[in-house]
Formats: sequence, structure tokens, C-alpha cells
Amino acid sequence: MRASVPITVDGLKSACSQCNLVELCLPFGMSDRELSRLDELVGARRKVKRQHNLYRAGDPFEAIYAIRAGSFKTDVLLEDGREQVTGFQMTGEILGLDGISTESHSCNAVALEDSEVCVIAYEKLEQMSHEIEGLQLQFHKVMSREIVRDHGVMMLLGSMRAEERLAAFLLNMSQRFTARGFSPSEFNLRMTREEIGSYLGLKLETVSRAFSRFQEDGLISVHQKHLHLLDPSGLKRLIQHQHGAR
Amino acid sequence: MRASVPITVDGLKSACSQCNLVELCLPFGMSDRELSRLDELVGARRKVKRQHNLYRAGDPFEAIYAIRAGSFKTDVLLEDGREQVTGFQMTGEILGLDGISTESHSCNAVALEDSEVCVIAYEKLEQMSHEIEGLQLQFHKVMSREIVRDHGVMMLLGSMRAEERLAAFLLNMSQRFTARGFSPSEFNLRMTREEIGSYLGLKLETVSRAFSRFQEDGLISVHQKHLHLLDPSGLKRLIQHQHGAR
DNA sequence: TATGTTGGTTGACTTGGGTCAACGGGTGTG
DNA sequence: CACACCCGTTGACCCAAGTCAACCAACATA
Repeated sequence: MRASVPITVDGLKSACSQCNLVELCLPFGMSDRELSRLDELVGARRKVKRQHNLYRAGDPFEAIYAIRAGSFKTDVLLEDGREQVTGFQMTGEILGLDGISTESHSCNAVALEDSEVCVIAYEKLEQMSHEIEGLQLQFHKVMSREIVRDHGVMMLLGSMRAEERLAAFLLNMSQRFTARGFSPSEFNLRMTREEIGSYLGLKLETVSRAFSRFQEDGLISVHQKHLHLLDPSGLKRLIQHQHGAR
Repeated sequence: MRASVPITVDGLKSACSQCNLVELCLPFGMSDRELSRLDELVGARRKVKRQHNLYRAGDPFEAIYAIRAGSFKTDVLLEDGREQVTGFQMTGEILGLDGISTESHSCNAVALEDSEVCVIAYEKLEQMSHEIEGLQLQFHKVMSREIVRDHGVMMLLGSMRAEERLAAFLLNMSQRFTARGFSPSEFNLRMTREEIGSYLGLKLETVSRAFSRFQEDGLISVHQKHLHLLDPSGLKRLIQHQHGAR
């Protein structure tokens, strides 16, 4: 608590230039001058309670969202009720990019815990991208990063075995927690086994068994949602030298 | 053959305003005035022979590519040699978007047949997006569409059974051939069973068996790479009411 | 016209992960 | 603070897809 910083209350405009998430978020890499102009871009913040939707598939697309606090999952649903979790998002990450193409959202975004997002009106972003050199580039990089991430998930789903998928998932979470200043080896997952399973193309029982297996092998220690990676390089090895491979 | 149109030879600059692929490609939705300005953007064309790479993972990123003729696959490789095909691209589709985020390509793009692409220097695209209203929006839509497509593939890989995956793949191909003015029900695949399998997270034997099964059931007729969809709505039904589902 | 090579099909067998079921520990709500 | 309910774990069994192998058809090369 720093007395010199004005206390912001709900509904007050957010300021990118004041935000400690800059280097994880859209403004990354922009100059101070550009950054200050960016403050106009971000409209109100919006709180989303656990289990509530930030947006739903079919909603008209108006804005993208930067996660200020908390975390989300995105998923797509099939007519017959099958769910595929397409991603988990943490602070500083951007939600809603799927909506640009058809001007309506194509997936659901659900808060995994009580969360808060910065609302970035897309119209304004378009307009401002014409003016601020660095903003356009950064935005393109954010979208491109999402595409690359998706390719990684395809690799997971298409070519890896259950334990490899979970190991890759844990290492990815660790890396993202680290980038946010948390411990690389100890963290709390915000999602259920079923959600992890849906993301990894596995059933929740398989996820649970893989966790137990990793624990037996001394790679991790799990208690409910609390994770402790005891041997990260062991997890990495698991991915590289695919078990049953020839 | 229209005598009034100047014959273009190799190395001549391509003109978007003259191209019959406009409504499938980056310029889609742009005004005539904007379109004529766009012609500056597209540099030389480049021919890529069958089995040759347009770019490789790790190559520095300089341009994106619009497919003018032919088709490609993109894939990512794991250290241990496992391959995951992340997509198949046809005329009018854009390649190389993965490179923007890290300024180097993160996957390989390989021609499935002798092909030709329009080279779009990224620097120039960035610059021109500041000037041409519609270009920025269209480019964002192209990227967003790629993200949505990737989510669809995740759905395939994570939640569908072998035959559902293949049915979805065939319907997707049909739809894309249709958009290009070809028959919705009869076409030649450009990729091998192994490549289809890699894309769908299946082994080539499984792909082959699923093809045979569809043929037995009167849904399709296959001879090598030649496909004839006899009962597209049967294929659709196969996806919706998942076979073994409860 | 022979001849190697690559791509595709099919069969027999195996297995990783799904299914079904029982149970137990946390946690949030009234 | 007690009662549900949800979430996670574990076991027994099953099946869809993978593995391995043989064979064939198309196509390119000589």
C-alpha cells in the first residue's frame, strides 16, 4: 500500500501507464509517450464473478478484454453438449480475439474465480492503431501469439500421450506463473480436473490418474488444486522421449 | 483467354484488382479505390514446387503469403521427430501469420503441389494499414478467422471420435472447394492419408479404415485421392449424434 | 516392358485411455 | 455447524484406435 498512489474505486478509468501488468499485456514494448496516449483506449473495468460469463458464443462483438485480476477459461460447445476448453487465461492476457472475424463471439469466456477485466472497445482500438505506431504492431503480435499457442495445443492433442499432455500443461502453467512473479514450482490451479481434461482431450479420471502417477514417481506433489513441481526437468524429459516410442 | 487483358509473365507484379481470388483473399470487402492502392502492397510472386518449403520453422519473418495457385500444409515438429500438421491451405488463404509474434516462423509451410504465392512484405503491410482503412480491418479478420479455425480443430482433436473427425474434415474440404467454384461433392485431395491422419490426430491406417467404412455405408466413394461425397447430410449426422454417446 | 518405390488397404492382435461404479474429503450454504 | 453437493481418487472392465505385418495398386524411372 503506497499512500502516494491515488486509490482507484470501481468505475474509475484504468490507466495502462499505472498498471503493473504492462509487460505482460497489450502495451508491452510501447514507448512512454505511446503508453500515456493508450490510457484513453481502455474504458471502464468490469468485474466478473466466479462461474459467470464475460461473453457467450453468439454475443455481438464489441470489445476485447485484458485480464486485470483473476483468470478465465474459454470453451466451445457442440450441439450434443460436448464441451471443448480451448484455453485458460491469466492476468495480462487478452480475451475476445475470436470475435473479430464474424463480428460475434465464437466461444464462451467464463471466470474461474472472481475476476476483473479492462474493456477495450474494438472500434477505438482500430482507430488508435492508425495513430499509434507501436499499438498496431503489439496487437498483431498478441493475435499471432494466440495462433502459435493454438498450434502448440494441436501438437498436444494430436501427437502426445496422456501423461505427456499433462506434463506439458503443468510446465506451461509454471512458466506463466513465473512470468507473473510467482513461484515456478508451487501454485494453485484454478480449474477442475474435468476442465483440465477437456482442455487436454482426456477424461477427468485419466487426469487424476496421471497426477497420482507423477506423485508416485516423485515428479510432483499434489493436494487438491495445490501443485508442487518437485522435478521439472523430469517432466520435460517425459515429453521429449515419448514413452512407448520406437 | 481474353485478349484485352495483358498477359502476365513470371516476375511481373501481381495486381489484386485483377485477381479473381479477391473475395477469398486479404482484399475481401475493400472498396475499389482501396483495392487499387493495394496493388502496391503485393510484391513479386513466388513459385514453390511440390514438396518444397515456402518457409521453415526458425526462418526470420519478413512477409506473409497469399496463395495464388496450388495448396500447402503447415506443420510443427517435436524434437523426437513427431509431426503435427496444423492446417491445409488453399487458394486465397494466407500463410505466415505465426511469424509475427516472435519475428521468426514457428512452423513449416510445404507445398502439396506445384504452387504460387503472392509475397506481402509485412513492413509494408503494417505501414499501409495505417493509411488504408479497410486493410487493417480485413487483416484483423483474417487473423481472427485463423484463431476461430484453430478452436475448431481443437474441438475435433479433443472431443471427437475417429470417424467424426474424418467426416468433419471432408465436409470442411467440400465447403472450401465450393467457395472456390468447384463441385461440393467431388474433388481431389492433395494430401496423403498420413498427412490427413497427422492433422486429425489419427494413424494413417485408421484414416484408411474410416474411408472404407464410409464407402461401405454409402456415404462416399473414394478411389485413391478422388473423393465423391454421396450423402453429405449423412456425414453431418454422424458428427452431431456422436455414435457411442450417452 | 520390367522394376523399384511410394501410398493405400486390410487383417490379427494389443493396449492406452474411456467407462462405470463406489467412496471419501472439502467446501460453501442455509 | 450440519447437510448437501461437488470434486477428486481409485478399481475393474472394455473398446476404439494403435501396432505390426502382408499385400496390392499406381506411378515414376530405366
